[in-house]
Amino acid sequence: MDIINVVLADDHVLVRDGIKALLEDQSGVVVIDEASNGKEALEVLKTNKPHVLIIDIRMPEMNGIDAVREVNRLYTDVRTLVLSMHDSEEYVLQAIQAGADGYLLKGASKEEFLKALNKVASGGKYFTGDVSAIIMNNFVNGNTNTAVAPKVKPVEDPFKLTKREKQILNLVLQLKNNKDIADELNISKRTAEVHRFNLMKKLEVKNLMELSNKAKEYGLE
Amino acid sequence: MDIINVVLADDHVLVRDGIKALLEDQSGVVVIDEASNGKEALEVLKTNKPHVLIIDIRMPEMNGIDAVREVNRLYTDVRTLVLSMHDSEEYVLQAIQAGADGYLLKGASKEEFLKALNKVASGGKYFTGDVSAIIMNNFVNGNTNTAVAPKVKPVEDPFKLTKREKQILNLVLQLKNNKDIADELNISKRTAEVHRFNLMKKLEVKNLMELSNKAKEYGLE
DNA sequence: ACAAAACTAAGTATAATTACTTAATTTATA
DNA sequence: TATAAATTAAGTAATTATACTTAGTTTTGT
Repeated sequence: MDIINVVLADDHVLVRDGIKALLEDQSGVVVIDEASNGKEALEVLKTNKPHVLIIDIRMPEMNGIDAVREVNRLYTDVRTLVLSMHDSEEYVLQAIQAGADGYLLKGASKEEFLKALNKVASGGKYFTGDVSAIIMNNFVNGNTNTAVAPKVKPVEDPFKLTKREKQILNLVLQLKNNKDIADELNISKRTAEVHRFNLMKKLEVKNLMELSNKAKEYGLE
Repeated sequence: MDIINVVLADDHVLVRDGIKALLEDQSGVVVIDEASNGKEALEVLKTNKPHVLIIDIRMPEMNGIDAVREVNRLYTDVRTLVLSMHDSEEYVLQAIQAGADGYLLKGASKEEFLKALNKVASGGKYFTGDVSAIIMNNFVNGNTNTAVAPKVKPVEDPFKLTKREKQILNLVLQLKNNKDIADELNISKRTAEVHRFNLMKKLEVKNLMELSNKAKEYGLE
């Protein structure tokens, strides 16, 4: 491949600018456009198709994993490289299931980053060392670090939370109590309680701490 | 000033590499060393004195604010530019009180970043727009965006929490309930309740959400 | 238009937290 | 070594949350 065109999606301009500088330092890589969240990334891709979309997981509006899923559904010729602060098992698996071609921690070095980008751009897969173990444990059958796409089963929304439940979840995670949540949504306290109860049941957690952890793990914020 | 020497402290290599690439793209800036937390930064400064230390707030081992305080105590000729994800009032104030010469959000643009760096390197102060308002509200007397150091009062512990209370606070903020806290500290549940109660009273909050906010505001984590 | 899913909210019992007070020990510090 | 401060923990009453179930009303998909 001659020149790699990339679109960068990260909600921090400075991080974006930094990575951009880092990439364009290498002749052969051009950042053709940027986005500050998943939704914006999808907008950008409508008109600007890069070889690789480099995308952060945690972003407002739409997270990176959901965006990757969409990108894979809409554009089979755009590769995706997920950047993350987290090496949590669930993020990794979700990213792979969403169809990511690479998964890299922000703790990675410039060299590793460029290696990953090249690999992904040329149709390969790249997952950081720490991540490989996780994958191995979960897909005994699949070869990951090769050019063969893992493209695992169609991906289901892990918990099937309803819209209202997601709303409640957000408020709960802001540590609001049922009374306040009820007031904010103009529903009865009892209704808020029910939603909260169903939520906890669906996520299989039994207290706020577990709920908070699970929500973080799965990017349910 | 001819060449600006900087030391970069951020726990994410990729972010560091990015900012480095971004900076060194500009002739006139040289990253002479790096660190991945506050402690490391101080180690580095022992042998390598830059004009400016660019430092993230949230880092393991030692956070950026504590590091800045130390740097100001030890080396009067090293300027500090704090980078942060957060524009929370208290972080800003803490940073200033610690003696930071600049405070920049990671959402800033490359241009703003370079402007800030230049200003700080040449003995000035730089605080992002959003941040300036906060400062104005808190130091009516002080001129902030000038070369005069604000160096405000020595910083007092606002709430006089006891050691045990701080411990409990941390566990509460991890969303643990009194039972679990009690088990963890080998005290009775009733004792945990009392500490929690006194804590809430001292901080003048009436629920978890307010507690969490106040704790964040005052860096009580 | 019809069924399924989602949203609403009541009831009930048990558990936990809140908001205190009192008071016995243990630990700092003047 | 007093004396204050901190830690421990029990008691009590009121409030709130948890863990359900049942059930009526809306919304949504086909």
